[in-house]
Amino acid sequence: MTDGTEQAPAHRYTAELAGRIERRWQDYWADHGTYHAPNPKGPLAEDTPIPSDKLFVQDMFPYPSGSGLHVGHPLGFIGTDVFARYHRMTGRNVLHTMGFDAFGLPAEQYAAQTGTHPRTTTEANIERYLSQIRRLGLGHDERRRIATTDVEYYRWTQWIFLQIFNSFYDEKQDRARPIAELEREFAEGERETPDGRPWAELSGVEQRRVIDSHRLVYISEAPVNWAPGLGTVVANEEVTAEGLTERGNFPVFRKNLRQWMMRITAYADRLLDDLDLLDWPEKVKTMQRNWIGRSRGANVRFRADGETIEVFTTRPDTLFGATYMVLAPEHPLVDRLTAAEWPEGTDERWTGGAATPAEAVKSYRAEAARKSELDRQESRDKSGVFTGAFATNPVNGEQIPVFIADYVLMGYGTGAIMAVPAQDQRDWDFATKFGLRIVRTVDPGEDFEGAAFTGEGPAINSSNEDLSLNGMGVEDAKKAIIAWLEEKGHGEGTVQYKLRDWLFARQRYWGEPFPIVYDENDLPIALPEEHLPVELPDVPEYAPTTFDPDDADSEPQPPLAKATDWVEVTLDLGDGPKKYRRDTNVMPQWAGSCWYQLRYIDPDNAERFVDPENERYWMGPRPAEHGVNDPGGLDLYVGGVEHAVLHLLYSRFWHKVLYDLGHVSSAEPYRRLYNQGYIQAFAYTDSRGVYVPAEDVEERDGKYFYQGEEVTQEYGKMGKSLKNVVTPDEMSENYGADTFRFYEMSMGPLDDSRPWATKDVVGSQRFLQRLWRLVVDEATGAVRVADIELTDDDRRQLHKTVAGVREDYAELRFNTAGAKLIELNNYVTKTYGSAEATPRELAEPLVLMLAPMCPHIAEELWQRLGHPDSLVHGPFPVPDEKWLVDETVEYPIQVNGKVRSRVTVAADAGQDDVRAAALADAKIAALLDGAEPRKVIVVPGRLVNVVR
RNA sequence: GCCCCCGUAGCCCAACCGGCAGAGGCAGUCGACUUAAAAUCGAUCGAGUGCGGGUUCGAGUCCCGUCGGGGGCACCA
Repeated sequence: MTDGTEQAPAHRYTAELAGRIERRWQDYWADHGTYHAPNPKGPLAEDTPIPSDKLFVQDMFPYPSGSGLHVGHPLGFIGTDVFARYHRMTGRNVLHTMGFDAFGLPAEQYAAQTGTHPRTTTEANIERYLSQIRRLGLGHDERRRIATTDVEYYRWTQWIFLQIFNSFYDEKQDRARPIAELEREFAEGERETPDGRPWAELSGVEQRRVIDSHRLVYISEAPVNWAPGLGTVVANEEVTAEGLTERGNFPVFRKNLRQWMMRITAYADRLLDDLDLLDWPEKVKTMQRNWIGRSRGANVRFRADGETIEVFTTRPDTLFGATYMVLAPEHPLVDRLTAAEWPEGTDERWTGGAATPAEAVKSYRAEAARKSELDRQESRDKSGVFTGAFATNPVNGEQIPVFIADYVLMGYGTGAIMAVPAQDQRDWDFATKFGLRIVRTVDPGEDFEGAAFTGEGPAINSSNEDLSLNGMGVEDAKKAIIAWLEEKGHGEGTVQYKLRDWLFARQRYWGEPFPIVYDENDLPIALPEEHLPVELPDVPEYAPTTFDPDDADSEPQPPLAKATDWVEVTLDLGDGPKKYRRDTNVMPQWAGSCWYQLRYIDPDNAERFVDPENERYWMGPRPAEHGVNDPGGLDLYVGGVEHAVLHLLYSRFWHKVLYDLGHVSSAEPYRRLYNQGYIQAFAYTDSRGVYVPAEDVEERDGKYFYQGEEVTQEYGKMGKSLKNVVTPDEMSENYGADTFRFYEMSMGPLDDSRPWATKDVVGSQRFLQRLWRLVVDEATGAVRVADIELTDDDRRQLHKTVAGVREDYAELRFNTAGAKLIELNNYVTKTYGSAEATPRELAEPLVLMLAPMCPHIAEELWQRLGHPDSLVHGPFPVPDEKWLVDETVEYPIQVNGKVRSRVTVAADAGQDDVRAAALADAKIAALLDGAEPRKVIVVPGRLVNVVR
């Protein structure tokens, strides 16, 4: 790029010189452990007392992909580094490191194709990744790096799994407790067994079944998401709205399988309520709230043919308007309710053309089962059939028809609804199509012309012999009806969640094995702690058996099941050596990232997953700084918004379990969350629609050309296939890492997405070259800084910049911090650029303030300015209040809101003086033409507005 | 369909509690250096804030409507 070096002055700050400086300082930092952050206790503690003022900054766990980084990846990493460096310079103890979320599919898939062990690929990718990020000069404490695939790491992942396995949720105390306490409660009769028999009368196996059903991790036979094309089951969170796997876009089928589940639903309320304590983007909080999906309402029971249909409703106040019911097609009561024959006078639209209800139900069910999730969503047209049965509305004894329809989902609430067409649009649509009765129970007002009315209004048509809701508002009516239902035994107030338990097992190879074995009764047994880690065995085949993606009848076959020597194991678990069978599932990739912040704190601790004292120091609540409700957690967590409901929900859940069990002092893992934006790029296609290399495309008159041919511009991701990838490596090579860092930070606010523009990078390079030139003579390499007395103007410029830059750094506004540095640099260049020397009093603060963004050049200049020690730990310039105010202020004078003139007055002039000066101004006087102004507004320090 | 965010010079972006629309960078133009060009340096040009209304002495900022872009949710009872 800058290959004109042979003509450039010998000591110009070129990419080549930058590269030499950068490598030199990177080596220096590594040799001196410059970024080592001391712990209060353990191997990473130091003899000197540690500052109580700390900062724990973390980037979201990267996956070490084999394809390497493009310039978008390090955006957040640089942002956290700048923030960390700024705080480190102000004297805080700053913990910043980076590890790898290294289990997962790509390495396994590569292994399956090539036969290379996933560990080999993973380790090579990590090395590659590290070499890329090291070139950027990130101030990581390298001693704290971890990878989820390290045996010493996943040993503790397994240990945490056991803590969760050995716990139950105590609803009364609203926290998790050790399972041993539950056992004691049963044994001592404090808690009743499910069937009421005394605990001692239960057999050993029965006792274990009871206990197992309370664990926070449990095995259940339930419908799960089975993806034959992936050969594994996946969690709800990993299925897209279209019913495809997030990874690979394979179809997902609901299938009853024996699977591990984590009882995240026990924490639904706390996960929801504690969001209020967090300093997170509102957008992410909203996504979590929606995902948890708490709705308050009531369960109501309807009698039908000797059976009871229970429904969940958020609008029990509309019960008098329930004119029919709908069950999900898969609802277990459907068979028992379906009548033998159509009742007299059944509407033809209700029968689906079938001769009997049973036939209608059978064919409708078949049709519904055939529809994929996608089909269901695409056609919003209501469909359904009548079961021939009637239910009794408990409030008025009315007989209402019972339908099955696929707009009611088995997976939510009770899988059955009371339909209130007047107050629910979906029910309205169904009712109008099938000719069902519509009774308004909320008065929509006279002018209302719409269909279903879901707004607020007084209840109408809602009374029976001993209850009247008429006239009540929605909230009061809900309370009244719930009280009535409870009194009569027809139902009760309740809360529903959209959140389901977390499907925790995967039938893959490259993940953490479960620390679980099964005995002859096929019941799971937790391995004692001293049996950890359970290491992944070598297997001949790394991939699970996969199937035709649409083969819903296939069954998962995990790779570990084939390692028979490993699966069949003889262990002494206290009652002599016995044969056991290992669990052949592995944990989902999310497991390792649920707790890595805790291991960063104490990476070498062999006794515990984290020492409590270290955890308290780095993550404990600090009410003095963050308010009385501070839940604790690390101080700044930066990453993309795509983890809003997966990682961030799971991680909070695990943290809360550890908190309940007393292992950590913080109630939340991430006190402050920040979503960085994405760097995107233009891509270009030729007339055939084939991508052409973006770097060779030229722009002329708003059109784009590649090799003389016009091409079409697209905007989006960076990717190899789009031929528009720009790597940090080439940026460092062509401009230097500091220039690259500065450019990324000055492109815009950290949380904005924006397009990459390589041609703009030169602006950052020129800035650093100018700054370099102020300190170093380009021709001789001599330092051209001297102790020159500053002018008042110099001081004002300097201190204004110091004050502004400090604030910008603290608020993550790196783009404006950069602009202020350029501004000051331009001022110094203009004032002293062609003078003999640059005043030291300007050069030094400039270098120090630059250091968080461009640490290498700053270190180099700082050293050349005669400082033997690194500037990584400060000092950072402090503004002098005295120089923050100007002596005089120029006030624009508006007449009726338009600027007409200006006056300059002393900065400490009172409002009356400013007013007088403004009115005395010749142009203003002329405009007023002798008339008395109606009003004069003086905004101190800003402007004067004269209203005539 | 519902909810949220964003629209400021050719481009990326500033503008604090409503107070002079511009801090910074790119591109453009002019000049210096050069035989010339690149690089570098210096200077300079540039929008009334997507559009329409309202509140206000004063609106990029607040309110209503509308258009465009991005994101989330989507038969959740």
